[in-house]
Formats: sequence, C-alpha cells, structure tokens
Amino acid sequence: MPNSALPPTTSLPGATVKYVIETLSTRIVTQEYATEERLPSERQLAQELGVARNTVREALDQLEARGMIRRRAGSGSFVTYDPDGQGEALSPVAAETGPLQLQVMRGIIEPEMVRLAIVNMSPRQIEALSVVLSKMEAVQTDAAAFVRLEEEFHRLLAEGTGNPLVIACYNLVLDARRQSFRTAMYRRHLTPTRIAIYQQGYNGLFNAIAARDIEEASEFMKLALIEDQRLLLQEG
Amino acid sequence: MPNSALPPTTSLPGATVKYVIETLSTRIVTQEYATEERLPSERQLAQELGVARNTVREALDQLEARGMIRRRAGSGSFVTYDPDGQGEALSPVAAETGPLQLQVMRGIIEPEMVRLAIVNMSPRQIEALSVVLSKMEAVQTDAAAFVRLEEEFHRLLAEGTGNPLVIACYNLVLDARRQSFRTAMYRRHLTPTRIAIYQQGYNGLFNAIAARDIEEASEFMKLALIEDQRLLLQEG
DNA sequence: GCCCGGTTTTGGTTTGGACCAATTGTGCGA
DNA sequence: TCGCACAATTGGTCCAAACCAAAACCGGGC
Repeated sequence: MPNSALPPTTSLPGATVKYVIETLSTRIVTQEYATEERLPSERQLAQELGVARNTVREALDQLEARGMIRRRAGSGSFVTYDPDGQGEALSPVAAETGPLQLQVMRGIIEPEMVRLAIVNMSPRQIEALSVVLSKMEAVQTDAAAFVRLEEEFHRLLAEGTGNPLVIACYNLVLDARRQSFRTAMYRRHLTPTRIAIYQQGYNGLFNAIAARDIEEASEFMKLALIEDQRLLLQEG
Repeated sequence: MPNSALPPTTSLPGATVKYVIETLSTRIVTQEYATEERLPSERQLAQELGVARNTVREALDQLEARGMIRRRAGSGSFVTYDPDGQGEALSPVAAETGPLQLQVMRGIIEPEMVRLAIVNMSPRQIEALSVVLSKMEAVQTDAAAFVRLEEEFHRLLAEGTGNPLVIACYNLVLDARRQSFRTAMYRRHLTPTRIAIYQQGYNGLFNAIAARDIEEASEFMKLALIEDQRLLLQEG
C-alpha cells in the first residue's frame, strides 16, 4: 500500500499541484525514491495520484527547479537529491551562522509560524503532515533520517502559513539548520532514547495542530526548541 | 511593422510559446504596452495571436518571472518593466508578498529583533542609529525620503543583532517592504501630520534603545507596526 | 449622492486529449 | 553474433474546455 496520502476525492480547488509536490518531495526526502533512481513515468504518477498528467508535470517542473530531480526526454525522471548532500552549495548566510544564532532565530519564528499554519492549513496539508509524522514515528535509531524528516515536517509547516515571506525566511533557517548538523554533528547525541522523546513531542504538536489548538501547538513548538537547546549545550 | 516575429501559420512545434514571449516582450520593451499599463486579457491575446490561452499563460508566467509584468487575479496583467531602468530586480519573494503578509512577518520578527539589538549593539552602532534618527526628524514633507530613512533605521537595528540569520531574514523583509511601497503606493497617505506621529514614535524607540530598556523598546516597535497597519487599511 | 448587491470580467487551476521528439527495447535478418 | 529497423515508452508541447475566486463594474434603492 504505497499510497498513504489522501486521495484527492474532496478535491479542494487550487491545492492539487501542491499536494502532488508535497507527496513526491516527501517520498524523495525519505528515500522512498532513492537517489539516482528513476521515478514512475508521468502517466503512471498521474493515475496513481488520481490527477491529470499536466498536474503531475507542473509539480515535476517545480521539483526540477528545486534541483531534486532531473528529467531526460524519452528516458525518464531521476532523483538527484542527495540526503547526505556533501556537494550542494549552501547559502553564505548558513555558513556564518552559529548554532546558537540559529536557535535564536528559530525561537523567534517557529512559535509564530505554527500559529499561522494552524489558521491557514488545508485538511490536505495537515494530511501531508501526518504522513511525515508517521514516518518519523517509525524511526528507531537512524538519527540522520530523523533529522531529515524533522526538516520536512517544518518545511510543511512553513508552507502551511501560505505566506511567501515567512516561507522564504524559514528556508534560510532550514539552510542554516542543515549546515549546523553537518558541521556541529550534534546529532551524535541523538540517541534512540532522545529520538523517542522527540517523537513524543512531535506527536503532541501534530495533535494540537490537527485540533487547531493554537496555544497548545505553540507551546509544543517552544518545548521542542528547549529540547534542542539542551542537546546543543551537551556538546563541548 | 511592429510584429517582427513569425506568424504561427507554419507552426513549428515547440516554438509557439517562444513566439508569444518574443512578441509580447518586444511590445513591452518598445513601450507599445507602456509601463503600468494593463495589457489585453489572456483570452484576447490568445485569440489575437492565434494560440490557446494555456500557451499565453505559459508565456506570461515567464514574463512575470523576468519581472516584466505583474498579474492580479480579477484585475489584469500590468507592465512593471521600466525602460529608465530604475527598477532594480527585486527578489521574486518580494513580488509575491502582499502588504498584509509583509505586516505579519514584521510583527513576528521586529519586536524580537529590537530585543536582540539592545543587548548586542555597540555604542558606535547606537551612535549610527542616532544619526539616522536626526535625519528623520529633519524631514517635513518628503514621504519618500522618510521611508528610505526608516529602512536605514531598521537595517541598522538588524545589523545590531549581530546575528547573520536574523540579518538575512530581515533583508527579505526589507525587500518586500520596498516592493510594497512601490506598488501599493500607500506612502501617499504619509502626510506631514502622520510623519510627525512617526517621528515621535521613532524618537521614543531610540531613547528606549539608548537606555537599554528592552520592554519599552519592544513596545514602541509594536506601536509603530500598529500605526503602519492603520495606514495600510486606509488604502481603498 | 451614496451604498449595496448582483453581474461581468479577469486571472488561476485542473482536466483530458492529441501529437511530437528523444530514448530505449526488441526481434528479425544477414 | 551483430546490426539495423521498427515498435513501445517517456518526457515535451500545445490545444480546448470547464470551473473557481478575486476584482471590477453597474444599476437600483435608500
């Protein structure tokens, strides 16, 4: 049962392309479609997701623009995204942002971002969030995978605000976060025990979001930040 | 002979969108469609050029990406290209950020930014701030000049945080703000009376900063935002 | 004169279909 | 076995149509 996402039966207008993008990008980030692998043909994807081929193409256009896939006429579409992305060029800001500075900015934007997301997210977007959440809950020991899923979760939240400025700003934050994990490597402290703690936190966060409980969700977001802070301080 | 492009009679495949782009961009550059002017509706263009509306939209997508036009649903597509080249290329995010969305993001980041700035600013940076402030207080009626000085004031505050991430994010905010003033033109409501009100606010803000009074400064920042909001709403 | 509600216009999204061009795969014949 | 032509597959382009939502427009009623 590879199709864990919502079938677009309720078919909210104007959300179909985003739904396809979120579905596919999640699959890529979670390596359901592995790096270098060929993903299903456009016609197949269209049928599986229950949308027109044009819609799939629109989504693939954007994924290609993000550099996640590469397309060759007559051949297929291939995943270029590399989770261990040693090669990608990070923004210069990310390079000069320290872990603490990152934490400060996250503390500013994330609690408010959740508030906005709760107000603006469509049921379909929440469903996409739940898909990522369930994948996070399946993680036992793979810290790297968990970190990637966390990023996807947060990215979906940012998208959920529907505010281009917020999304753009938060992309900078995510860049810095990726850089931070790469250099500081404090995910070594992400033991199975800690992963379990985080899973509990994200679960609570999601439930608050699904219940549209703004204060509760914002509070969970702050708790996660504090937990991150603790992790950060443990590292010489 | 204004139409120098191929008529699509021979209809080479894969050349139709380019043909439309070239035709329209030529008309825009030659000011056949003047700056700020509304160009024909997509349906009209499709009929005139003998192509499908989809094709016209594809072409308009790219012209919009180039920053030559701006589209508003229900209203039309307008030429933003300025032959006198004053229009520096704005970031794409700025273009798609609405005034209200800008205000939301400012509400998130500015009050916290002031807090950080107060803690981190050096006496020299505060001195720089006071210089800008005095220039602002000298303004009587020149709304444009006042807006530019406001931007400088805020930029100094962002710099004052010493946090590269915050600075980078706030640069996006400032881009959007500049764009907002360019399109919405709500600085027309910036009458001398209102300028005086703002001057008073900035004066209080600066004094709070100089006194390192965090709560007071953050409060002044919020007040300025509320005042902006009021200005925004007055614009029918 | 002004406001308010319905109507029209305009861009935005999605569908489904047709055809083209590049690539891959296959099977037949030399 | 090798090679070439044909067929199938895949992405690329374009078209026609339908419906939605935001904006603008317009006319009657106060």
